Amino acid sequence: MRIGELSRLTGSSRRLLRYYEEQGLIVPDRGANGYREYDDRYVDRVEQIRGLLAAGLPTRIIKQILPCLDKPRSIHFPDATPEMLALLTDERDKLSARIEVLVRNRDAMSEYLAEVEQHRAPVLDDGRTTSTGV
DNA sequence: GTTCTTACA
DNA sequence: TGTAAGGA
Repeated sequence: MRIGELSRLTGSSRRLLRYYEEQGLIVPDRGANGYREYDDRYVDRVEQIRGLLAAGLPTRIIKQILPCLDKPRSIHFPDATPEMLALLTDERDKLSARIEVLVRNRDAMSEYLAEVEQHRAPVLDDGRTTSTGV
């Protein structure tokens, strides 16, 4: 597929997809006309990149660890250097720390929401509570 | 009509 | 990142 379709499928702008390529995160093939040609697997790849970016990892780091997160994991074990393992361990721990903060805040929100609903959401006859759609 | 590169607000 | 220019 070309950049337009990948953009539609991933919800990422063409501009952003080209930027990811510029950062070395994705390396699409090129057709004779110079157009970028993407394999279907790039849909998941882009979503994974966005997930890592959203988790706070810089493109620089993502470029390094992305290969280790691929499906055919077997081919990555042979060249796993001590540096690579150290990097992955460090990033994983940072992720764990962020997850703890996220969980804490999510739970705080849930707690608050539960209390608010308890004070302003009348229960219907069938047991459901009135919904505000939020 | 879609994509490409370069560059600027 | 969006967008414009100038081509293919």
